[in-house]
Amino acid sequence: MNTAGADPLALEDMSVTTLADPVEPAAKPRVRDAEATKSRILDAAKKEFAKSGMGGARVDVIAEKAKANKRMIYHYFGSKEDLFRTVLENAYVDIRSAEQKLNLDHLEPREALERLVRFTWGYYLKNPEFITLVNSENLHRAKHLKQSEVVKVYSRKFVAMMENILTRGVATGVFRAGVDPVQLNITVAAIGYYYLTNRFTGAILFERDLMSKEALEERLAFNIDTIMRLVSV
Amino acid sequence: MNTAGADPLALEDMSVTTLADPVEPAAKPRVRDAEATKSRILDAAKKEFAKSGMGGARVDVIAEKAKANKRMIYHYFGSKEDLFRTVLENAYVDIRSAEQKLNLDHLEPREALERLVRFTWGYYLKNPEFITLVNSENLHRAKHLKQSEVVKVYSRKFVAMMENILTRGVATGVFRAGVDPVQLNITVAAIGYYYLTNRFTGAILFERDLMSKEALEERLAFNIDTIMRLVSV
DNA sequence: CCCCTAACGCACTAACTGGTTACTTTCTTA
DNA sequence: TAAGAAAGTAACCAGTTAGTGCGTTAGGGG
Repeated sequence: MNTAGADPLALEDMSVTTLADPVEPAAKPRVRDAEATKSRILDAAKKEFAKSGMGGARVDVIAEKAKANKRMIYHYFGSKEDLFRTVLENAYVDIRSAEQKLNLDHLEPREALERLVRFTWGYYLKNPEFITLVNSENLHRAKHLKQSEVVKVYSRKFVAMMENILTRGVATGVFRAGVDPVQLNITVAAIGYYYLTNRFTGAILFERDLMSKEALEERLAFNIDTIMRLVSV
Repeated sequence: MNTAGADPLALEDMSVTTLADPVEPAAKPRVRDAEATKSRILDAAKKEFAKSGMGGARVDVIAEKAKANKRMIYHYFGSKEDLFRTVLENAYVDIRSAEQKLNLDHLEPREALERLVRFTWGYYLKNPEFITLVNSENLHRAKHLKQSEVVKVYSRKFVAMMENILTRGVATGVFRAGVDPVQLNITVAAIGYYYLTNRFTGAILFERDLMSKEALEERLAFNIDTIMRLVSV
């Protein structure tokens, strides 16, 4: 594409560019809406960064998919890296918020833990961008996340949530004592995350469809079992 | 760097380039060695692909680090993607070969399984490129690995190895029946892989040094415990 | 109704980047 | 030892890519 000075948006239904055509008056009044544009850019950026990573994503593609001008990206977000930082931060805030909404604190500990495992698995499945964004960020040694303060606050609540479940379980006698909530958090994430992020090489190595309905159900059951055995007395 | 037509290898000890200096006669006869050059290219490529991913790695940088000319890369490997494919295939063959050398088949099942968990963890730690290469390959939906036949052969042996351990353990009565060797393989990899690949974001989220000697030992112990509890009767 | 701010758009560029052309140098072997 | 095959090199190219300069347009406040 972009051969000569051709309009890169020529594919779109831009019937009115220079002359106001009397026919189709409501075609494109082109409303100005900063918030909506920002939001479209963030959505498109999330998808592109997830598909190609921070380095592989193309700013022009993001602009095109957001139906926005590239100039707007730089106007609102400053740079590609700043855009990535925002996308990443939003992704973390989103998953941590969803976790908090689970309201596990007044559930029976085993039930609470199982729900957390189910939620984590389900979240990764429904939000595949999350995993790829995190992978990309780790390739860059977390240089973007380092600058985020919000994420830290949310993370503390996340660890506290697991701590609470464990403490209550030990008190009730259903969980053994001495399990590190951080290690458990990491493990809950790991057994779902690894399976999904490496599903392509995994399908080849194990000569199995890892993404069929049955395979996914089987893995979830296996993961719940793994975590339950880990904390049981 | 690379400002004008300056020699990109100028930093190196290239004392003799045009005139044969009578002093230091054995300085640089510039021996021709195809195998050595290929090997240097592969080493440099592994490091670069691991550091920046397949997309982010730069062919010029690989050539420079390999102390080879970029043209040699194309001469020996055809394209950047073919070079990546070779590096990736080598990486898989390497880990699978090392696993086979563990000779777990005549060890007591629990001992064998623990050794496999220890080996996997140790291999990831000593070969951090492996993880990043696999991540990059999964970002590209395993398109390079799909073309490799060798890897499949090795993988079958890998699954068979775990199958053997499990079967023997069930027979001896130390392991419960019904554990899927593929799920177990995935889990053994997952709990080590995830911890290490996400160590940068992890350090921020959990406000902990995940790579200190103690932290690494603690995680390994936790992982062994997780796997043992998973298979125990 | 005017005007000024902010939203928006186009065309350009400087630096890269994978890949190639055309060449020189070294080694082997007939 | 002549010759040619293989190893190695430098300069170059065409296509990209993040980022910008500068002009246009909408719409809310005065």
